[in-house]
Amino acid sequence: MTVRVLLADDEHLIRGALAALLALEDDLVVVAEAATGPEALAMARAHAPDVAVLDLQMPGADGVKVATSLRAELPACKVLIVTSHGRPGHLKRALAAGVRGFVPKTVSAQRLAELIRTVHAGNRYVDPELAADAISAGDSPLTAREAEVLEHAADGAPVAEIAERAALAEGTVRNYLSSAATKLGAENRHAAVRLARERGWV
Amino acid sequence: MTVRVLLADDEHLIRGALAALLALEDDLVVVAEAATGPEALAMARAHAPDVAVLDLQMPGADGVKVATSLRAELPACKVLIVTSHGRPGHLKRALAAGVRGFVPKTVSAQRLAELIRTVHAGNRYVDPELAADAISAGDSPLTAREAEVLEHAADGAPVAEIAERAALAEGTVRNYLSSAATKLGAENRHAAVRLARERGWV
DNA sequence: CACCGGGCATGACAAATGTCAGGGCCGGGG
DNA sequence: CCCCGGCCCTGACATTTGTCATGCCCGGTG
Repeated sequence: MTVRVLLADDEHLIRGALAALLALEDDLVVVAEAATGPEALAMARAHAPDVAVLDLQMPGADGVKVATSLRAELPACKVLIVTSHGRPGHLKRALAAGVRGFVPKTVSAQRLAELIRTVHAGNRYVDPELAADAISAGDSPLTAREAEVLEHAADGAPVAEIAERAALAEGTVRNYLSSAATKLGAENRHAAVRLARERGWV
Repeated sequence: MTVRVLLADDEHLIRGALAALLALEDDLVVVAEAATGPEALAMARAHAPDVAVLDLQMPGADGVKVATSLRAELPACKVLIVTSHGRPGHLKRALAAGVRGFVPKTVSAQRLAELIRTVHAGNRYVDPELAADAISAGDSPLTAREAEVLEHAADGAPVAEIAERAALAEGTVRNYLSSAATKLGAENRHAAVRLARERGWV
């Protein structure tokens, strides 16, 4: 009755250390490791693990995107996400993607092992503190277009460029940017981008 | 002839895993752990380790600041910095602070153990890739005022506010912002802030 | 000394950005 | 059915931001 685990994290140091620690548990076995989103997906297809432990931020595709694909291809594989910087919005999106567990990297390895068993048993677990943050932060007040335009504005692009990419008039883009900034209580669109990112709304 | 090591990283999961792996090495012993900059300093004072392994980004004070203090108080303690996201400027500042080693978290635990011995022996080591980045990125082309103004602009503040904080006319502020953006090859000041941050120049 | 060259600083002008008033569309109540 | 509210979209106008020409001061060079 061993649990087959896939480990995905771009930091080799951490991934290796984690693998070693989990190997100490009698009932857990790490069957595959990955350093990027696509790699994690490929490994999952090849090894069909019982539980996938994914880092939230990886090159290629983030943990939530991988979880979404996994949900479709390997419904039996439970997903547990670990993250360094807990953004409220990410938690919400992760749960929507069918993730079974969501914890910060501040937990101990012992606790992580327990949680792997927990999600494997079919239960859910989210870190209480992150959950509290997510609830107090509430839902994103942004409409679909506002969020879309904000995303395009993320790297400091001029309005003309955003307008072209979104196929909108410049005036319209300015409007969405402005209303988004107002809703977030930001002085201008750049501060708005920062805030939205922090809350995980983009 | 055992090496006494201090481990500082805000992520408990990683710190614990690392401690466990390093404990497997006969000649290494972890004498203290810390989760924040100030804590690392206190631990170092209390235990006088041979080598301090510091994460670059920690709450309170970053690895470079801790290294600077350590240099003054415990000159015998060698510092090895590990980081997730290697910014060229940080490497430069770290070396200026007397750090003996600088590596990304993508190295293996085995390699890390070797490096701890390397710096303990009095040698230096910096990751070749990070070194190449630092060299190709070169020195900051920004003048003192340009960097100062860029820093104030970091959180998307309007020019008027920056001008007040820097005690400059608005026109002057715009000028520094503009010349900084030009030097960095950025479209506008916000993109410039991002680039400068990436390179560790602010 | 006289003459650069570079950093620091400023105000005026042009260009980008933010704000406003308003119109079309759609779904839910009264 | 008709109205209301929310979302989507637009152009015109005011404000903010970016660019330019200009001047001062200082340290190094011929």
